[in-house]
Amino acid sequence: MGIELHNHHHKGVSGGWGVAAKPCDTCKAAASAVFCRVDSAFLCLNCDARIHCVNKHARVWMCEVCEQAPAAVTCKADAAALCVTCDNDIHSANPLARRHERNPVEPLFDSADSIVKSSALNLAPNENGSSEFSGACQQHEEGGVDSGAWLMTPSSKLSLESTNEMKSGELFFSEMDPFLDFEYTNSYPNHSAGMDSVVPVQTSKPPQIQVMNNENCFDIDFCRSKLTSFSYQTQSLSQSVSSSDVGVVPDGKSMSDISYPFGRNIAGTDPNVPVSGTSTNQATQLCGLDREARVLRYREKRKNRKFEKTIRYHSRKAYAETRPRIKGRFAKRTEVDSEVGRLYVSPAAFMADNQYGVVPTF
DNA sequence: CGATATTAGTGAGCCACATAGAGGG
DNA sequence: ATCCCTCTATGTGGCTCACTAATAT
Repeated sequence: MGIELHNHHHKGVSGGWGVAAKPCDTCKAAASAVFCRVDSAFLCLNCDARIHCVNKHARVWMCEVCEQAPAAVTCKADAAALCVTCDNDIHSANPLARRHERNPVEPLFDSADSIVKSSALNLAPNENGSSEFSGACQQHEEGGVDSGAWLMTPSSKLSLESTNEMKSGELFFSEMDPFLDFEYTNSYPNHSAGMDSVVPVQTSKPPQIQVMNNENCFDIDFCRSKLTSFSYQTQSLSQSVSSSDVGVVPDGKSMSDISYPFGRNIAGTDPNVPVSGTSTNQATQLCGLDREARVLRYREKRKNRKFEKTIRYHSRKAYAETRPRIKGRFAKRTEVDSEVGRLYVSPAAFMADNQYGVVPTF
Protein backbone atom coordinates (compact mmCIF):
# COMPACT_ATOMS: atom_id res chain seq x y z
CA MET A 1 0.00 0.00 0.00
CA GLY A 2 2.60 2.42 1.09
CA ILE A 3 4.79 1.41 -1.71
CA GLU A 4 2.04 1.93 -4.19
CA LEU A 5 1.49 5.44 -3.12
CA HIS A 6 5.16 5.91 -3.01
CA ASN A 7 5.41 4.79 -6.53
CA HIS A 8 2.57 6.92 -7.57
CA HIS A 9 4.26 9.99 -6.41
CA HIS A 10 7.46 8.94 -7.92
CA LYS A 11 5.87 8.93 -11.26
CA GLY A 12 3.73 11.90 -10.77
CA VAL A 13 5.96 14.37 -9.14
CA SER A 14 9.17 13.36 -7.66
CA GLY A 15 10.01 10.68 -10.08
CA GLY A 16 12.86 12.43 -11.69
CA TRP A 17 11.16 15.05 -13.80
CA GLY A 18 8.56 12.86 -15.29
CA VAL A 19 10.69 9.79 -15.40
CA ALA A 20 9.35 6.99 -13.30
CA ALA A 21 11.43 5.98 -10.38
CA LYS A 22 13.59 2.97 -10.92
CA PRO A 23 11.52 -0.13 -10.28
CA CYS A 24 12.51 -2.73 -7.77
CA ASP A 25 14.75 -5.32 -9.32
CA THR A 26 13.00 -8.03 -7.40
CA CYS A 27 9.28 -7.41 -7.56
CA LYS A 28 9.42 -5.09 -10.57
CA ALA A 29 6.33 -3.43 -9.20
CA ALA A 30 7.29 -0.94 -6.58
CA ALA A 31 9.75 1.85 -6.88
CA SER A 32 13.16 1.08 -5.54
CA ALA A 33 14.03 2.77 -2.31
CA VAL A 34 17.52 1.51 -1.67
CA PHE A 35 20.43 0.15 -3.60
CA CYS A 36 22.31 -2.86 -2.33
CA ARG A 37 25.95 -2.63 -3.18
CA VAL A 38 26.64 -6.27 -2.53
CA ASP A 39 23.82 -7.54 -4.67
CA SER A 40 24.03 -4.67 -7.10
CA ALA A 41 20.28 -4.49 -6.91
CA PHE A 42 17.70 -1.80 -6.53
CA LEU A 43 15.10 -2.80 -4.01
CA CYS A 44 11.83 -1.47 -2.74
CA LEU A 45 11.25 -1.30 0.99
CA ASN A 46 9.35 -4.54 1.14
CA CYS A 47 11.84 -6.53 -0.86
CA ASP A 48 14.67 -4.96 1.01
CA ALA A 49 13.13 -5.92 4.30
CA ARG A 50 12.57 -9.45 3.07
CA ILE A 51 15.99 -9.95 1.59
CA HIS A 52 18.11 -8.15 4.10
CA CYS A 53 16.42 -9.28 7.26
CA VAL A 54 19.24 -11.79 7.58
CA ASN A 55 21.99 -10.65 5.29
CA LYS A 56 22.53 -7.12 6.34
CA HIS A 57 24.29 -5.85 3.29
CA ALA A 58 25.35 -2.30 3.06
CA ARG A 59 22.75 -0.31 1.19
CA VAL A 60 22.21 3.31 0.40
CA TRP A 61 19.11 5.32 -0.28
CA MET A 62 18.17 6.20 -3.76
CA CYS A 63 18.88 9.66 -5.09
CA GLU A 64 16.01 11.88 -4.11
CA VAL A 65 16.11 13.88 -7.28
CA CYS A 66 16.38 11.46 -10.15
CA GLU A 67 15.50 8.34 -8.20
CA GLN A 68 17.43 6.44 -10.76
CA ALA A 69 20.74 5.99 -9.04
CA PRO A 70 21.98 5.35 -5.54
CA ALA A 71 22.73 8.40 -3.46
CA ALA A 72 26.36 9.28 -3.16
CA VAL A 73 26.31 12.37 -1.03
CA THR A 74 24.04 14.17 1.34
CA CYS A 75 23.65 17.87 0.85
CA LYS A 76 23.29 19.89 3.93
CA ALA A 77 21.60 22.91 2.44
CA ASP A 78 19.24 20.97 0.25
CA ALA A 79 18.63 18.41 2.92
CA ALA A 80 18.77 15.73 0.33
CA ALA A 81 20.65 12.63 -0.63
CA LEU A 82 21.88 12.89 -4.18
CA CYS A 83 23.58 10.68 -6.67
CA VAL A 84 26.81 11.77 -8.29
CA THR A 85 25.12 13.03 -11.41
CA CYS A 86 22.46 15.02 -9.66
CA ASP A 87 25.00 16.32 -7.22
CA ASN A 88 27.14 17.61 -10.04
CA ASP A 89 24.16 18.95 -11.85
CA ILE A 90 22.57 20.76 -8.98
CA HIS A 91 25.66 21.98 -7.26
CA SER A 92 27.34 23.31 -10.32
CA ALA A 93 24.39 25.47 -11.22
CA ASN A 94 25.56 28.55 -9.39
CA PRO A 95 28.16 29.71 -6.89
CA LEU A 96 25.68 29.52 -4.09
CA ALA A 97 24.94 25.93 -4.78
CA ARG A 98 28.62 25.12 -4.97
CA ARG A 99 28.95 26.20 -1.40
CA HIS A 100 26.52 23.63 -0.20
CA GLU A 101 28.21 21.37 2.23
CA ARG A 102 28.02 17.77 1.18
CA ASN A 103 29.14 14.63 2.85
CA PRO A 104 29.51 11.14 1.52
CA VAL A 105 26.45 9.12 2.14
CA GLU A 106 26.94 6.28 4.51
CA PRO A 107 25.37 2.90 3.97
CA LEU A 108 22.58 1.59 6.10
CA PHE A 109 22.69 -1.93 7.39
CA ASP A 110 19.34 -2.26 9.06
CA SER A 111 16.21 -2.83 7.11
CA ALA A 112 15.25 0.32 5.32
CA ASP A 113 11.66 -0.41 6.09
CA SER A 114 12.36 -0.70 9.77
CA ILE A 115 14.23 2.55 9.64
CA VAL A 116 11.27 4.21 8.10
CA LYS A 117 8.97 2.74 10.66
CA SER A 118 11.19 3.58 13.57
CA SER A 119 11.22 7.12 12.35
CA ALA A 120 7.48 7.13 12.41
CA LEU A 121 7.39 5.65 15.85
CA ASN A 122 9.54 8.38 17.15
CA LEU A 123 7.08 10.81 15.81
CA ALA A 124 4.16 9.23 17.52
CA PRO A 125 2.62 11.60 19.99
CA ASN A 126 3.61 11.22 23.55
CA GLU A 127 1.46 11.55 26.53
CA ASN A 128 1.24 15.24 26.11
CA GLY A 129 0.00 14.84 22.64
CA SER A 130 3.15 16.16 21.09
CA SER A 131 5.81 14.28 19.35
CA GLU A 132 9.37 13.99 20.44
CA PHE A 133 10.26 16.09 17.55
CA SER A 134 8.13 18.93 18.62
CA GLY A 135 9.88 18.81 21.90
CA ALA A 136 13.16 19.06 20.15
CA CYS A 137 11.82 21.93 18.19
CA GLN A 138 10.77 23.65 21.30
CA GLN A 139 14.12 23.12 22.81
CA HIS A 140 15.71 24.64 19.83
CA GLU A 141 13.50 27.63 19.89
CA GLU A 142 14.36 28.15 23.46
CA GLY A 143 17.93 28.64 22.63
CA GLY A 144 19.11 25.25 21.61
CA VAL A 145 21.75 24.72 19.00
CA ASP A 146 20.83 23.96 15.49
CA SER A 147 21.48 20.32 15.31
CA GLY A 148 21.64 19.84 11.63
CA ALA A 149 18.29 19.56 10.04
CA TRP A 150 19.95 18.76 6.77
CA LEU A 151 20.94 15.37 7.99
CA MET A 152 17.51 13.99 7.99
CA THR A 153 16.64 11.09 5.89
CA PRO A 154 13.89 11.34 3.40
CA SER A 155 11.59 9.50 5.66
CA SER A 156 12.41 11.42 8.71
CA LYS A 157 12.08 14.65 6.89
CA LEU A 158 8.66 13.73 5.81
CA SER A 159 7.70 12.58 9.20
CA LEU A 160 8.87 15.78 10.60
CA GLU A 161 6.95 17.78 8.14
CA SER A 162 3.74 15.94 8.48
CA THR A 163 3.98 15.96 12.20
CA ASN A 164 4.73 19.57 12.22
CA GLU A 165 1.77 20.31 10.10
CA MET A 166 -0.42 18.24 12.29
CA LYS A 167 0.73 20.04 15.30
CA SER A 168 0.74 23.59 14.25
CA GLY A 169 -1.12 23.69 11.03
CA GLU A 170 1.70 25.66 9.58
CA LEU A 171 3.31 24.78 6.37
CA PHE A 172 6.62 23.20 6.34
CA PHE A 173 8.39 24.20 3.21
CA SER A 174 11.09 21.66 3.13
CA GLU A 175 10.72 21.35 -0.55
CA MET A 176 11.86 24.86 -0.98
CA ASP A 177 15.46 25.66 -1.19
CA PRO A 178 15.60 27.80 1.85
CA PHE A 179 18.67 29.67 0.83
CA LEU A 180 17.32 30.62 -2.49
CA ASP A 181 13.70 31.21 -1.95
CA PHE A 182 13.35 32.45 1.54
CA GLU A 183 14.79 34.96 3.79
CA TYR A 184 15.43 33.13 6.94
CA THR A 185 15.46 35.47 9.76
CA ASN A 186 16.79 33.16 12.36
CA SER A 187 16.64 29.69 11.11
CA TYR A 188 20.33 29.24 11.38
CA PRO A 189 22.66 30.38 14.01
CA ASN A 190 24.90 32.30 11.73
CA HIS A 191 22.29 33.91 9.68
CA SER A 192 23.83 37.26 10.28
CA ALA A 193 26.44 36.24 7.83
CA GLY A 194 23.89 36.46 5.11
CA MET A 195 24.38 33.97 2.38
CA ASP A 196 27.17 32.40 4.31
CA SER A 197 24.52 30.55 6.11
CA VAL A 198 24.48 28.24 3.18
CA VAL A 199 27.05 26.28 5.08
CA PRO A 200 26.05 26.87 8.63
CA VAL A 201 28.77 26.85 11.17
CA GLN A 202 28.35 23.96 13.45
CA THR A 203 29.42 25.02 16.82
CA SER A 204 28.67 21.66 18.20
CA LYS A 205 28.61 18.36 16.50
CA PRO A 206 25.13 17.21 15.82
CA PRO A 207 24.42 14.21 17.89
CA GLN A 208 23.39 12.09 14.95
CA ILE A 209 26.72 12.43 13.28
CA GLN A 210 29.34 9.94 14.12
CA VAL A 211 32.77 9.96 12.68
CA MET A 212 33.06 6.63 11.09
CA ASN A 213 36.57 6.40 9.92
CA ASN A 214 39.61 8.39 9.06
CA GLU A 215 38.24 9.28 5.69
CA ASN A 216 36.09 11.96 7.19
CA CYS A 217 33.05 10.03 6.37
CA PHE A 218 30.10 10.68 8.56
CA ASP A 219 27.69 8.10 9.62
CA ILE A 220 24.36 9.67 9.16
CA ASP A 221 22.10 7.95 11.52
CA PHE A 222 19.18 7.13 9.36
CA CYS A 223 17.34 5.51 12.17
CA ARG A 224 15.91 7.48 14.95
CA SER A 225 18.25 9.89 16.54
CA LYS A 226 17.85 12.40 13.80
CA LEU A 227 14.26 12.82 14.58
CA THR A 228 14.67 13.57 18.16
CA SER A 229 17.68 15.71 17.68
CA PHE A 230 16.39 17.51 14.71
CA SER A 231 15.27 20.99 15.27
CA TYR A 232 13.72 23.53 13.09
CA GLN A 233 12.07 26.83 13.52
CA THR A 234 8.94 26.62 11.59
CA GLN A 235 7.91 29.98 12.78
CA SER A 236 10.76 31.61 11.03
CA LEU A 237 9.77 29.81 7.93
CA SER A 238 6.21 30.79 7.97
CA GLN A 239 6.99 34.34 8.74
CA SER A 240 9.82 35.01 6.43
CA VAL A 241 8.47 33.77 3.21
CA SER A 242 9.24 36.21 0.51
CA SER A 243 9.48 34.39 -2.73
CA SER A 244 6.77 34.20 -5.23
CA ASP A 245 7.41 30.52 -5.23
CA VAL A 246 6.17 30.29 -1.77
CA GLY A 247 2.60 30.38 -2.62
CA VAL A 248 3.10 27.92 -5.34
CA VAL A 249 4.16 24.72 -3.76
CA PRO A 250 2.75 24.41 -0.32
CA ASP A 251 -0.94 24.84 -0.47
CA GLY A 252 -1.57 24.35 3.15
CA LYS A 253 -3.50 21.20 2.55
CA SER A 254 -0.97 18.74 1.50
CA MET A 255 2.31 17.59 2.67
CA SER A 256 5.43 19.13 1.38
CA ASP A 257 7.26 15.92 1.08
CA ILE A 258 7.17 15.48 -2.60
CA SER A 259 10.86 14.98 -2.85
CA TYR A 260 11.03 12.51 -0.04
CA PRO A 261 9.33 9.46 -1.33
CA PHE A 262 10.39 7.11 1.40
CA GLY A 263 8.53 9.10 3.89
CA ARG A 264 5.22 8.54 2.32
CA ASN A 265 5.07 5.17 3.87
CA ILE A 266 4.99 6.62 7.25
CA ALA A 267 2.67 9.38 6.40
CA GLY A 268 -0.37 7.35 6.90
CA THR A 269 -0.06 5.16 3.88
CA ASP A 270 1.42 2.18 5.53
CA PRO A 271 -1.10 0.44 7.70
CA ASN A 272 1.67 -1.03 9.77
CA VAL A 273 2.99 2.28 10.73
CA PRO A 274 1.25 4.23 13.40
CA VAL A 275 0.48 7.72 12.47
CA SER A 276 -0.69 10.26 14.88
CA GLY A 277 -3.91 11.64 13.65
CA THR A 278 -5.62 11.50 10.32
CA SER A 279 -4.71 14.85 9.00
CA THR A 280 -1.85 13.52 6.99
CA ASN A 281 -4.07 10.99 5.37
CA GLN A 282 -6.48 13.68 4.47
CA ALA A 283 -3.71 15.84 3.32
CA THR A 284 -2.40 13.12 1.11
CA GLN A 285 -5.77 12.69 -0.43
CA LEU A 286 -5.95 16.34 -1.12
CA CYS A 287 -2.82 16.17 -3.19
CA GLY A 288 -4.14 16.90 -6.60
CA LEU A 289 -2.64 17.03 -10.00
CA ASP A 290 -2.60 20.75 -9.72
CA ARG A 291 -0.36 20.64 -6.76
CA GLU A 292 1.86 18.07 -8.35
CA ALA A 293 2.17 20.22 -11.39
CA ARG A 294 3.02 23.15 -9.24
CA VAL A 295 5.62 21.24 -7.37
CA LEU A 296 7.09 19.96 -10.56
CA ARG A 297 7.20 23.42 -11.98
CA TYR A 298 8.84 24.71 -8.89
CA ARG A 299 11.46 22.01 -8.82
CA GLU A 300 12.26 22.53 -12.44
CA LYS A 301 12.55 26.20 -11.86
CA ARG A 302 14.78 25.66 -8.91
CA LYS A 303 16.93 23.23 -10.75
CA ASN A 304 17.50 25.59 -13.61
CA ARG A 305 17.99 28.63 -11.50
CA LYS A 306 21.31 30.28 -12.00
CA PHE A 307 22.60 33.26 -10.15
CA GLU A 308 25.91 33.56 -11.76
CA LYS A 309 26.43 35.92 -14.60
CA THR A 310 25.10 34.59 -17.81
CA ILE A 311 27.25 35.00 -20.84
CA ARG A 312 25.00 35.51 -23.81
CA TYR A 313 27.69 36.14 -26.32
CA HIS A 314 30.87 34.24 -25.79
CA SER A 315 32.44 36.00 -28.70
CA ARG A 316 32.11 39.28 -26.88
CA LYS A 317 33.50 37.77 -23.79
CA ALA A 318 36.47 36.55 -25.72
CA TYR A 319 37.07 39.98 -27.16
CA ALA A 320 36.66 41.66 -23.83
CA GLU A 321 39.24 39.39 -22.27
CA THR A 322 41.78 40.20 -24.91
CA ARG A 323 41.16 43.89 -24.98
CA PRO A 324 43.70 46.27 -23.48
CA ARG A 325 42.69 47.95 -20.26
CA ILE A 326 43.69 50.93 -18.21
CA LYS A 327 42.70 50.60 -14.58
CA GLY A 328 40.16 48.04 -15.53
CA ARG A 329 38.54 50.17 -18.13
CA PHE A 330 38.69 49.29 -21.74
CA ALA A 331 41.30 51.28 -23.54
CA LYS A 332 41.68 52.11 -27.15
CA ARG A 333 43.55 49.47 -28.93
CA THR A 334 46.69 50.78 -30.53
CA GLU A 335 48.12 49.20 -33.61
CA VAL A 336 50.75 47.49 -31.48
CA ASP A 337 48.10 46.15 -29.19
CA SER A 338 46.14 44.93 -32.11
CA GLU A 339 49.10 43.06 -33.50
CA VAL A 340 49.99 41.62 -30.11
CA GLY A 341 46.41 40.68 -29.53
CA ARG A 342 46.16 38.90 -32.79
CA LEU A 343 49.40 37.07 -32.21
CA TYR A 344 48.55 36.27 -28.66
CA VAL A 345 45.08 34.88 -29.06
CA SER A 346 42.57 35.22 -31.73
CA PRO A 347 39.07 35.42 -30.31
CA ALA A 348 37.87 33.36 -33.18
CA ALA A 349 40.46 30.75 -32.37
CA PHE A 350 39.56 31.03 -28.74
CA MET A 351 35.94 30.45 -29.49
CA ALA A 352 36.74 27.62 -31.80
CA ASP A 353 38.82 26.01 -29.12
CA ASN A 354 35.99 26.39 -26.71
CA GLN A 355 33.40 25.19 -29.12
CA TYR A 356 31.59 28.47 -29.15
CA GLY A 357 29.75 29.77 -32.09
CA VAL A 358 32.38 31.49 -34.15
CA VAL A 359 31.69 34.65 -35.99
CA PRO A 360 34.81 35.26 -38.03
CA THR A 361 35.87 38.83 -38.18
CA PHE A 362 39.52 38.59 -39.10
C1' DC B 1 27.74 51.42 27.24
C1' DG B 2 27.89 54.84 23.71
C1' DA B 3 30.86 57.27 20.40
C1' DT B 4 34.41 57.20 17.14
C1' DA B 5 37.78 55.05 14.05
C1' DT B 6 39.10 51.37 11.19
C1' DT B 7 38.36 47.45 8.29
C1' DA B 8 35.74 44.58 5.19
C1' DG B 9 32.34 43.81 1.89
C1' DT B 10 29.21 45.16 -1.89
C1' DG B 11 27.61 47.08 -6.02
C1' DA B 12 27.35 50.70 -9.55
C1' DG B 13 29.73 52.80 -13.15
C1' DC B 14 33.20 53.46 -16.54
C1' DC B 15 35.76 52.34 -20.68
C1' DA B 16 36.37 50.52 -26.19
C1' DC B 17 34.68 47.85 -29.54
C1' DA B 18 32.85 43.59 -31.89
C1' DT B 19 28.50 42.16 -33.04
C1' DA B 20 23.41 41.15 -33.17
C1' DG B 21 19.57 42.91 -35.05
C1' DA B 22 16.60 46.34 -37.10
C1' DG B 23 15.60 49.00 -41.00
C1' DG B 24 15.98 50.71 -45.64
C1' DG B 25 17.15 50.24 -50.50
C1' DA C 1 10.53 37.45 -51.22
C1' DT C 2 15.36 37.76 -50.82
C1' DC C 3 19.78 39.87 -50.42
C1' DC C 4 22.90 43.50 -49.19
C1' DC C 5 24.30 47.46 -46.73
C1' DT C 6 24.17 50.82 -42.95
C1' DC C 7 23.32 52.14 -38.44
C1' DT C 8 22.40 51.62 -33.57
C1' DA C 9 22.10 49.35 -29.24
C1' DT C 10 24.04 45.80 -26.68
C1' DG C 11 27.26 43.20 -24.01
C1' DT C 12 31.71 42.10 -22.38
C1' DG C 13 35.71 42.18 -17.98
C1' DG C 14 38.65 44.53 -14.71
C1' DC C 15 39.16 48.24 -11.92
C1' DT C 16 37.82 52.28 -8.99
C1' DC C 17 35.02 54.53 -5.89
C1' DA C 18 31.18 55.40 -2.93
C1' DC C 19 28.55 53.45 0.43
C1' DT C 20 27.20 50.31 4.18
C1' DA C 21 28.02 47.02 7.77
C1' DA C 22 30.87 44.97 11.00
C1' DT C 23 34.54 45.18 14.16
C1' DA C 24 37.93 47.40 17.10
C1' DT C 25 39.37 51.09 20.14
